[in-house]
Amino acid sequence: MTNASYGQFCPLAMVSEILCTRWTPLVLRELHCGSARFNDLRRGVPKMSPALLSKRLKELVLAGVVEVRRRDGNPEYHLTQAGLELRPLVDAMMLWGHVWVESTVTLSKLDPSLLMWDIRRGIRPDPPVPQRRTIQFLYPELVPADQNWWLVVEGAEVGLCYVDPGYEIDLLVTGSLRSVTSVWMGLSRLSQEVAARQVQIDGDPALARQMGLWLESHPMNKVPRRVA
Amino acid sequence: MTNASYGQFCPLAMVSEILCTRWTPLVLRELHCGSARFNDLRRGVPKMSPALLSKRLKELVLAGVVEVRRRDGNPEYHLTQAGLELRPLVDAMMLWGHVWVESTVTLSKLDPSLLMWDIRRGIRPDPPVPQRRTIQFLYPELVPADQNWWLVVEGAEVGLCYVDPGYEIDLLVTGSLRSVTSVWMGLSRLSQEVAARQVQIDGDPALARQMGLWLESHPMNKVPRRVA
DNA sequence: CTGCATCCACTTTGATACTG
DNA sequence: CAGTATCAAAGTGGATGCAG
Repeated sequence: MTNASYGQFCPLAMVSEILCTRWTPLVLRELHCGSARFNDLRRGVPKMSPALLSKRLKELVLAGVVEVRRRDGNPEYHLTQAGLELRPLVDAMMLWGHVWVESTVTLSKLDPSLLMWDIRRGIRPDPPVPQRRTIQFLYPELVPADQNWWLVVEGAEVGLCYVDPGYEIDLLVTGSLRSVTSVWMGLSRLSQEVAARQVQIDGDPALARQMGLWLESHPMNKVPRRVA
Repeated sequence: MTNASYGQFCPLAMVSEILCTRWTPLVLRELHCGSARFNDLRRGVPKMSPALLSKRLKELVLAGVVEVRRRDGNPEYHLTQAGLELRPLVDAMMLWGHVWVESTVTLSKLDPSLLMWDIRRGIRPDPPVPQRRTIQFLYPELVPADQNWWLVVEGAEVGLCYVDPGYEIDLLVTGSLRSVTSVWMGLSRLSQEVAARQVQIDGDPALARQMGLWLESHPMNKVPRRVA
């Protein structure tokens, strides 16, 4: 259950025992992003087995980083104060990755469900949209089950559907998964991708402009990269 | 050889693949502290098998964090620019550990060779000592092989011996391993330990004062802790 | 559905010894 | 000094099952 110790009094060793096991940083990212339910956490780490996620959560509770709260009878996993203060660490890791990991590596790990899930919780409609807007993403190259995604924006809330919610479509974003991921990760500009005909945007021009701002609003976008 | 991928385009996932494997953060700490030779690195992670250290170094080279330079025919491991810029990350981890890991846990992982090695490279004789001074550490509670250590300070250089160098002893520090570790880690003050008769200092009073300052000079010392 | 527990094949690590 | 070699032990991933 508990990880093997390094047997060193150095604080770094103890932190490494807690954080540096497989999947743990990604679970922490999900917690920092606000996921609290077991299956919400799973959506952020879909390739992690539920058994291992369960084990990791228990380890984090034991380490004092996470606490379990009951809500409607179901457990929710929340960061403690100690866990919240891991934020600079997670941010520093993400920043280093953004600056130093080659974009070819990033773009070799595409995943539409992860991308859409990340966009859903990453975009902040500001100003809030006064009435409900539905934006469809279409990835023609993918297998049918992964082709269509719908973002439903209302106020400052954003919902994600992987089946047609039946609402009228206000904006249609058609493109390659690679290009949309690239824009979202700050590796290219949306205007570039549109000019290169890798992405096409149809529908309400005002909403299209807003959508462009949201897609490029990823916090890493302003930090210059240092590798190809 | 290369670690399993998380299959996520998130930079955090890629960084975790590089950094969050067993022992890797401690190896990075050693590199940041200035060790470059294989056997110097080993001294900082004595419980890591040489095979695994060798493997980790190769992984870090592959990740672009470390480069190998030949010197006198022998390989030396140096951080690249990307590796140097991991410093904030290592520091943030160490800081979090200092603030949030219980001191009982820290003080349950005592190791004299690690402590003396850490002191040796952590203290900065400032102002430099004009002529050679020898400080003996004595841990009466330990097995004979671990009882005696000698710090030899000259100028700004500090050397560590685990056999008697034969020089005249200018200062003798006698105490429990726990107490000296505690002072070095900033968990207690040297004056407290002396008052509690856990540590005894004999010899040149001026050097004793300097030694006290060095021992309490650990960078974490000023940051308040948040747990018992 | 949510939140695991169990079983099994596979991979990584630890301990120890040994080599150029 | 700078690593390899070997083998047992522990950790991980994937599939499946199951209770609330």
